[in-house]
Amino acid sequence: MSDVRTAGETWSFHRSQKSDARLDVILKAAAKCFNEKGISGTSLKDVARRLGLTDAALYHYVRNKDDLVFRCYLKALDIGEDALDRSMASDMSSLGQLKLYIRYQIEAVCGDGGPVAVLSETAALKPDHRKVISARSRRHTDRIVALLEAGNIDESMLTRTPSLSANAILGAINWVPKWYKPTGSLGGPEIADAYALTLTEGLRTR
Amino acid sequence: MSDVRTAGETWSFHRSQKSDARLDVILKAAAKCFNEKGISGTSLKDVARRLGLTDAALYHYVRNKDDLVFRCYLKALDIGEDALDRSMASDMSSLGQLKLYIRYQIEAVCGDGGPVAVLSETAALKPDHRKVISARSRRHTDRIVALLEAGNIDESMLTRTPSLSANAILGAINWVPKWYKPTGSLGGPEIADAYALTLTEGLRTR
Amino acid sequence: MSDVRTAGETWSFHRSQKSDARLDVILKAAAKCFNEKGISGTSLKDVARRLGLTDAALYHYVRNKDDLVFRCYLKALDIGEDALDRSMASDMSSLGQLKLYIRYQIEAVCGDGGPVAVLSETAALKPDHRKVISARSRRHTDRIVALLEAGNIDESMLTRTPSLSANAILGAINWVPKWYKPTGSLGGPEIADAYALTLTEGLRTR
Amino acid sequence: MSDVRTAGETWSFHRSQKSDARLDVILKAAAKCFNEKGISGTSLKDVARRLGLTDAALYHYVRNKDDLVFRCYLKALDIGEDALDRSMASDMSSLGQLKLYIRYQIEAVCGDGGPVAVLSETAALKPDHRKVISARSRRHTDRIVALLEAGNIDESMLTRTPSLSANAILGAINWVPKWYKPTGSLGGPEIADAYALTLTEGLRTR
DNA sequence: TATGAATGAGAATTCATTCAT
DNA sequence: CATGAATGAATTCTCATTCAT
Repeated sequence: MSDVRTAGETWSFHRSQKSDARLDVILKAAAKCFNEKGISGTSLKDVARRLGLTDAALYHYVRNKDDLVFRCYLKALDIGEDALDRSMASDMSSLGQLKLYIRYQIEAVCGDGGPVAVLSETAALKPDHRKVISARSRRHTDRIVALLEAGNIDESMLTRTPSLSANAILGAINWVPKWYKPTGSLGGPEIADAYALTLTEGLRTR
Repeated sequence: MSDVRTAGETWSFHRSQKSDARLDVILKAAAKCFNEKGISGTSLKDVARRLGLTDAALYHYVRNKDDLVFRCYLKALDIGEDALDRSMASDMSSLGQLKLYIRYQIEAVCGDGGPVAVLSETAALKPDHRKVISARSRRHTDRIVALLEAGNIDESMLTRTPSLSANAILGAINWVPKWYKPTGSLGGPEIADAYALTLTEGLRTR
Repeated sequence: MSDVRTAGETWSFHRSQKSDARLDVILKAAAKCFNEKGISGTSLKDVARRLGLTDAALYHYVRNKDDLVFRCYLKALDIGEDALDRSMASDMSSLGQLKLYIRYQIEAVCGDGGPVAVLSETAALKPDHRKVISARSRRHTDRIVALLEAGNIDESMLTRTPSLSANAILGAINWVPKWYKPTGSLGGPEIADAYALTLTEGLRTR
Repeated sequence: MSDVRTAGETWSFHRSQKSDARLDVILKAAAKCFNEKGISGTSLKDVARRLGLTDAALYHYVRNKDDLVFRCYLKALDIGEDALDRSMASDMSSLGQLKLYIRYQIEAVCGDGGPVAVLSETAALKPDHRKVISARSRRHTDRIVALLEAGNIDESMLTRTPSLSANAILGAINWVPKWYKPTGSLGGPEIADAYALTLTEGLRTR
């Protein structure tokens, strides 16, 4: 779990297990809202209503909206990094690891554990939060780039523009929450498979 | 230019050429803002400031914010459809046409003619506008799906999940404005090439 | 100690000695806050924090904020009246008694027993409380006026506008908490002396 | 109730002239409110209502509440300094100048031009504003102290604690708005005279 | 006693929008 | 065309207060 190192942030130490669980439910609800209507398009009332609470009650768990957004983004990054860690831990080729990563990510986004805030509205973050998020986000992208470069070396993959390919992959993944409906006929695993295939094998007939 | 068939929409007939040019400048400014800060994160004042106007002045060119958003989306769809039309007009294989489409789209998004509103915050549209936009958007996706299916037939491409592949491609494309900076070392054409390659050829070594 | 004659006020009978001491600490903390940030500028949380309590805990000692404010004001009036009583009890001239009063008041305000709420934000009192406070406050002023008039008679003092002079004196005194810092080089007694002198002897050379 | 619609306003091409007049009306209304209910006890709605406006309209003239408070304080300081300047410009003795100062100040506070914010709730200022206000305020006090010291030298006055005497005088003056009602039998000049007399001549019979 | 959770009321502020000029 | 003024609605956030534990 990511720790929130804000000035004077001794707060979390005092929070009970129960509170932490509550907070997680709140983050999930917020992420859903953010994905649906954008961050600034989401009012705290929207989030609260989804939880059967008043907006004022949210302030027990979160300092303010900025804080809520920040935590959502942190959690999203945690999940993404975890997905990458887990896939890198396998002893597959770079290609296999990439496929795993895509799968894990999409399953996370589609799973119920899931709807995770998509890191698309960074302008809604306050400057110091944005700095943290951007840095971690960049680091994540860099790791994907490194994975693609490793693929060039172990000859499981081939790109001359690893950084652009990485962005293409991340874009495809991040876009999923924009159209995915859990009620649809397609479940997370199907999507995960299809994406892993499309993005690594390409579309051209071999 | 897409026509706005709203009840009693005789307005455009009265607008001068000059006005139309002005409107286009406004749409471009608005699209930039929307991409940067989201639709609800963008106030009319933001758009106006970018143009050196007061917010009140915008109402000379646009009925209201909803209208502005609607027109931005329509324009984005126009550009997308135009890109697709142009690529379908070529006598290449389906694969070649898809590559062209990706190229055209990304060049549009990155070009100065460009920054086009990304169709991601549909919740910010008012219901009747949303209906129009969603329908056209769906139609656009369907055409891409059809293109992929055609590729299955002319054997230039292979997908068992054309609809998901289409979404992956569109996601990758739509994500570009989130990170693209015109000042960077990479220009539109480079990105276009790399994306066309990555998305069609895939990453696996052949 | 002034008694709080509110309907059904049997409460104090149940309060232990210990509680009463606690209450006094609370009133002191509250008075400090009120003097620093004004009554409406002070939240119960502010007061509570100063005491190492939660705001909810304050409700064990005080009915509500109005009540807290009321009690602070009552205590301030008690102290003022006590100062006046004690000085009137001396067998000095009216002038001497006035000097004593000034001294006592300022020492009370500066002393640690002290920081007493200054009666300046009467608008923050709820109507029925305000009536009580205003009446007692007026009575207090009247006694000072009477003291000045007595001075006219025993020829120790001279004013043609006793009521205005009284206000000038009270104003000077009440203003002290606005600038007094207990950490400064000047202690209560020095200030008390200087004020007693300035206000009674005047500044013109004799 | 001050009326906003000053007919016959010859408004030039510089709308800032008109705005400036409006702003002054607003500052006056705000100062009245602040004196009556304290700064944090005054909502922008209170101020607006007094002007026959909505709270939102105030934001045309003032950035925010902090700004409004700051401007009120600045204006009060301007008036105070002006009073001091004018009295120092006379060729009277220091004593005479002090009397003039007291008179001017109280007339300003009581006059219709008047109700000026009393500088008592500095905690309500945001840090950088507070710094400015405190500095100017201190400078003002220092000038009064210097005046008293000058009195020691030209032998028109006598104090051994000029700084405390200055505070006593300022306290008396600043307290006036707490009880002064323009409807009362006493006008500004009467109060000014009585205060000038009481504070300089003292109360002891000579 | 003391606390955490929850709430409703209200305050500050922003924003889309209208209107007179 | 363009602007300043004004407004009502919505949003973020604080606060006094209550209640179960």
